[in-house]
Amino acid sequence: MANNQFKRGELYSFITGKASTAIARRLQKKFNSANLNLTIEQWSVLYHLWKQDGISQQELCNASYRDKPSITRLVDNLEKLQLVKRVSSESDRRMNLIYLTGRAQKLQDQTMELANETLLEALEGVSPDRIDVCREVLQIVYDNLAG
Amino acid sequence: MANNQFKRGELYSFITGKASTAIARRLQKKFNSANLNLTIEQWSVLYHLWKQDGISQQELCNASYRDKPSITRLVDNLEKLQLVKRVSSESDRRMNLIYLTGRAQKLQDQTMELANETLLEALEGVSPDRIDVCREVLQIVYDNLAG
DNA sequence: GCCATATAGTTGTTTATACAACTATCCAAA
DNA sequence: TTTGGATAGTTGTATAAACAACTATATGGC
Repeated sequence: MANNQFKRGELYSFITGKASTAIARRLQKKFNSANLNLTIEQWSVLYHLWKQDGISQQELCNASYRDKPSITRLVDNLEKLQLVKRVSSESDRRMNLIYLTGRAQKLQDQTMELANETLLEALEGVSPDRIDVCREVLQIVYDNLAG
Repeated sequence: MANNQFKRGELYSFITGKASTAIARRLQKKFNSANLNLTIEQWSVLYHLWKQDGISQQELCNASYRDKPSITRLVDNLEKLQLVKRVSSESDRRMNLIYLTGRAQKLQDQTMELANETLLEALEGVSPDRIDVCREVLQIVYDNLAG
């Protein structure tokens, strides 16, 4: 049993996610410096739409691991910023399909470049195989808890 | 340059911190099931006070990587829950020293046990040396960005 | 067709974070 | 001893997340 106990600091770091918080803040600062007027959360929604445009809010929930009210309000704010449009589905009128505007399409390259830059800074001095291990462990953690 | 490009999914996972979010949610659910009426953020403040009681709000900021308004409001809420008390410092009247109440002291064992349990579930199937690599990488990331 | 149930999305409330602007106190240099 | 800058904390405002309660639409059994 004692073998299964985590050290305090270790435990705290994993739970509070200091590293990913730091990454997100760094990226947010880059967005702000570039006057993008975009939050990381808004970016993370656009991210899924860049992969596939015109998906429903429910699909955005699943993809971004957020609940429905969170997506409702993120889409509200993205609409205010004229980055997306809600289009009621013809086949199922309960659904809103979310489409990128031209403005949002133009943001993709610049923001992905800043995201890449941020990760390079974050992972400086870490060998590729250690990055791989870390990524795999985090994926397992996610899979262990997602169910 | 192409060598330095991250894959999209990898990039997204690191930035959005899916794993640590999932851990925090699982722990929150355990708190709720145990009727602890305590948020993870509140717990993370108590965590530092369990290590050292009677520190200032500024020290809580440094320890928990939050800004001053965040700590002000977390301490507000912890005071409402009668888990901490603000005591004005005698030596420097600008400072509030934050002290745990008896109620908060009693929460330590139970919540740390739940946190341990959560991490065991999260890291199930991951070998100790891979956990170590992951932890070290995340520490480097934090150090790279904290400055 | 009718109704129970499921699904998609919205709204209300509480808690938390980021940033800017503010007050109060301390300290050190003139 | 005064004054100006630094430090500790608070308040206002915007964005976001979790949870519960709600509306609207779809669907499958009868």
